[in-house]
Amino acid sequence: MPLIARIALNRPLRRLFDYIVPEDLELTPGQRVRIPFGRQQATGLVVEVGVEPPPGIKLKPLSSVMEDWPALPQETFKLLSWASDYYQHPLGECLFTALPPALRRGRIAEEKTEQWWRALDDAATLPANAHKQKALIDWLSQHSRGAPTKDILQAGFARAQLNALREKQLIEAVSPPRPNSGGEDPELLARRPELSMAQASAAEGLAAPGEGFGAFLLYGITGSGKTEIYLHYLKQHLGAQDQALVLVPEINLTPQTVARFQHYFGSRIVVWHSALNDGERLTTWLKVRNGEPVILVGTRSAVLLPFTNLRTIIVDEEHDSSYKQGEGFRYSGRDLAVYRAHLNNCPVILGSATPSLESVHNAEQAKYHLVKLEERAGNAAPPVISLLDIRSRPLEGGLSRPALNAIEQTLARGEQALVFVNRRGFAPVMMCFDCGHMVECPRCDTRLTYHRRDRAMRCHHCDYQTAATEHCPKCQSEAFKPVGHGTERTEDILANAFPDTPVVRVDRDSTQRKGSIQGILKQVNSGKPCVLVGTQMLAKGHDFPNVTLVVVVNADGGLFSVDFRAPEQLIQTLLQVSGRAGRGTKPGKVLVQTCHSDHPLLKTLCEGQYLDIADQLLREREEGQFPPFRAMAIFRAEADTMEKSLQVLDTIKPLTNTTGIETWGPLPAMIARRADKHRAQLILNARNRKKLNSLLTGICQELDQIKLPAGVKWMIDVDPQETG
DNA sequence: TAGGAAGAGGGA
DNA sequence: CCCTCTTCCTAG
Repeated sequence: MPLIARIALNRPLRRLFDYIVPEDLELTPGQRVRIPFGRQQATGLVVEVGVEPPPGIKLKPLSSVMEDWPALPQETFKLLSWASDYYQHPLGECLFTALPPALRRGRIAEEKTEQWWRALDDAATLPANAHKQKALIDWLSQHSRGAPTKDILQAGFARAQLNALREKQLIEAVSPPRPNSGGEDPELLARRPELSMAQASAAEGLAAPGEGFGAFLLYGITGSGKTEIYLHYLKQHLGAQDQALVLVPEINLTPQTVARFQHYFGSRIVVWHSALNDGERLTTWLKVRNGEPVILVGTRSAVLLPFTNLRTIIVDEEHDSSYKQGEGFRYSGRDLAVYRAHLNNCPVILGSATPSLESVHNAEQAKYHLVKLEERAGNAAPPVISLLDIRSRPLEGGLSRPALNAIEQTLARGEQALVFVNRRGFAPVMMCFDCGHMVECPRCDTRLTYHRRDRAMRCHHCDYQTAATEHCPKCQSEAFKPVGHGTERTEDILANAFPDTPVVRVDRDSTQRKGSIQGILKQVNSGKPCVLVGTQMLAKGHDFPNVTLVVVVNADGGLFSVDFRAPEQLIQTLLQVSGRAGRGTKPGKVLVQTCHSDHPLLKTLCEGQYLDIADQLLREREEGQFPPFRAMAIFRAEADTMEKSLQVLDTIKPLTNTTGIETWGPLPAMIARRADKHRAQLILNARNRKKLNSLLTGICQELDQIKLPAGVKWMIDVDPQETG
């Protein structure tokens, strides 16, 4: 009887396929294989070996193994199998997301070695007019170990010059030098961050890797220096051969952050984020897979990398919503990090100034150890937050007179101010004051945002854009005006109000155009008076020592939202942006403009500590039977008509009829039409997570059997971040 | 998902 | 009758 292997493919199929294993092959789970699939050859991953052959199907033999080692080592494989079940996403797609694109496509798991070049001779023998070639030789001579092609091209030389010089035997192609394994430099080894008393005592609350699994919630207020604690922890506890994972939100993975880690760990630091190309991904992936003692600093998907000797996991800004993938395999990088630490029997540190209610709850339940750091580093005092009621005040571009005065005084003292606006563009709506027409997106149920800088009308929910018009496109009236304000408009107002001071806008638009945020940060860090205007981007992790005033233009968006997470997110954003004030020696002040200065949530923001507010919000969640006291999952459907989407969810609804599970909907999504897809959702709220999970598994099986109206896509979102 | 088979519509 | 476009189905 032949040996049968069960194989997963990178397809959205909730099923696996069985193949005959050729006699001379040894197979283990996680190994890559080539298989005949239908009429084509495909790359698969071994899930199980030695299974019962299914009756009535003629099995094909698999073609070959791609490596004699498993591409996904045991622990990574277990993590992904668990995640596939937990998030109800097809196993094959889950497993393949943990492979770099090159390996997904079936390339061999080998690094293309870089070509390096070294100068052999000086430029004396070159003809006098060969300036470029001369320059290249001189340049190369300065690099005694040689240089890779990439750097040479970047330095402004051409491939033709390299080839010409090789012909003349003035340079030679060499293989890249062996990288000196990090940590050998004694000076680097001895380097460690100095901790304040408060930091040191917090650091003592964290257990060493040798003590097995432990989850630590490091609650450190903004500016308290959590990064120093991470660095110190790694210095103190990470063995020379150990691997460590540091997860950060995408927006925090700046060259400055990386440089800070490199300062203490040199070449042991490797990065992982969305901007890497396929080659870089393969290189880093292989390093991790080979067990090299890296400290990997990366975003969400880094938690899926094939570590073989992982001893420590740190999740920075653990509350950040970008840890949850919003499409496809909708996993939470933070939650998988905790599970991974479990599997791996190592500690995980979740750090934040505004921890998620889930984590605060886990700390209250003693599932996580709470470690507090409630003092700012240096002599900095926490910022003072006050509310500024704008109900009866005239506004200039969204800013009240007292706010403008405060900015003026700040600048006069030679300090910097930061103005937080929660939408980019000039104005969120263009409206005709004659006929009442508002410009809408033709593909979504949204208004187009006016971007004056680019004279464009853009949809912030799909990629639609058109040229902006002077007149109402419907009635040609000239009374066609922007309503509301975005960053561009606030920037304008501020530039007019303070003509002698630079006003710098920081949002997705301005940072894209200028290439990067670096130049902007440089200007701010020069310390000269300026006004920063920006979105969320400004709220995250930056250290601006001379910013002493933060103005929040409008805090009211999240106050009356239908989303149960809105109050939590509002408080987190406000505290994070407030945290940019007064990080240096001068005290910081925060002005929050609102029409609801008597709203209890905003009042507690000014008086309370975050943990008290969080606890209060948790009691509201408990009252309302929301997560983390209930387990939530959403069925989402999208189709070319709303009827079809609702119809699919109506089919699903009766299947959810179980005690202990409440079902809400189906209802059209908050933005019912997005990029011409009509979307609806069905919310499940369960007392028991296990029960919810097995119900979902059953429903998926059932849905795979029956046929649904054509052209409808349905998906499950477990632990949804957005319920709109 | 991708590729093929089967069905639908349309032109000559 | 043939071609093309669309929908449906299957893969081990």
